[in-house]
Amino acid sequence: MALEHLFQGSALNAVDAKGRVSVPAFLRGVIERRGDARTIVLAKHEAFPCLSAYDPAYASLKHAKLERLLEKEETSPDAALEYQQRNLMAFAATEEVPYDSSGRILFPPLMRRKGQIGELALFLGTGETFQIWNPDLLLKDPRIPEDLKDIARFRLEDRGQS
Amino acid sequence: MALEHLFQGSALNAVDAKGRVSVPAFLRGVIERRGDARTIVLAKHEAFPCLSAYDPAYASLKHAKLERLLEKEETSPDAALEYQQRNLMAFAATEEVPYDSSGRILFPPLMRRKGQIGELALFLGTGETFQIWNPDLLLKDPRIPEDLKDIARFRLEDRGQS
DNA sequence: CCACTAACCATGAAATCCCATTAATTCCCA
DNA sequence: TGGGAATTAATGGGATTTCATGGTTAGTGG
Repeated sequence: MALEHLFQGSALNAVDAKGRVSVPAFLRGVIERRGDARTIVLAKHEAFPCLSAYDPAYASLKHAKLERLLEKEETSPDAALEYQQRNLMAFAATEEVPYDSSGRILFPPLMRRKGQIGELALFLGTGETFQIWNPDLLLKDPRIPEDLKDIARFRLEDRGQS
Repeated sequence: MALEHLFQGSALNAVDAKGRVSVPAFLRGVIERRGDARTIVLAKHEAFPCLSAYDPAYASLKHAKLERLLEKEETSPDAALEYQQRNLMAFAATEEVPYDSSGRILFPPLMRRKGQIGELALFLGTGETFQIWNPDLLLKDPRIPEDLKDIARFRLEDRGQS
């Protein structure tokens, strides 16, 4: 799976009182070049206290991969259960949300809580997918490289001045 | 089989005194994009104590798949029997119910009992199909990943507050 | 007639759309 | 190349629509 268009860059956007956030235009561009959806899929990140996000085309791709895996391994009861579990996590534990003509999504309360997102959402491109962070949590996490934290700090300052 | 439109997300809806339930709008959207039916097919899930559900178009697809499998595996008596069994399960042991203009189905009593659905129905998208659970049974099942149980708990809380 | 169900209204909450504002970028042409 | 002029982005607020859900009524078939 070599994706043509990759997510990159960072942005810090506000979550308003209604729970709306603008998805940065440069990420929307990638989504719309990968497929023709105006939609993002949200999931809890497996390792970090943030959200993982991608476009529906990428979700389908991932699904097809799982299917092929099942057909190969086949018929062991263990494998069947594991397949069920993975499927549940990949689809039931995610939410698909469309963005409107101005590029905003309504942050689903469930995901907002899972990602501990407050009034600010930090978007980070990571190639195949992108992440959405509560910037304070990113700054606190010891696993995050200092250079990346610098970027987060810069985004925060930048916003503070206005 | 690479389906274009996949079921994903979760919702917890009430079953009223008459046995009516709203099928979540985001699942209905997938059904209507896959075909033009306003109908769902219900079956007992093979592994979990819940119901499996999908659209009529997917039922046809599954049938075609079984047919092809039979033709491939030759006419060994075992294979033929297994085909008969699967075919029975796929069609005789299912119920097809239409949803009305407001998106509600009347829950068939047989399926309601098979899935042990009470006053609350938890809908879980799983890609090609979706599941309908009694939320309490999901929370009890040791095979369900903890992260998914968290989601079920969130949905329950969310409803409790109102 | 009676149980049951399809077909309608009704409603409050929530989501979506639409218009307006501001800031930042890009364009363009003198 | 310097500055407007035009476009794109992000965001706010209000109006509109959708959604889930409850209730009522009218068929319909046993």
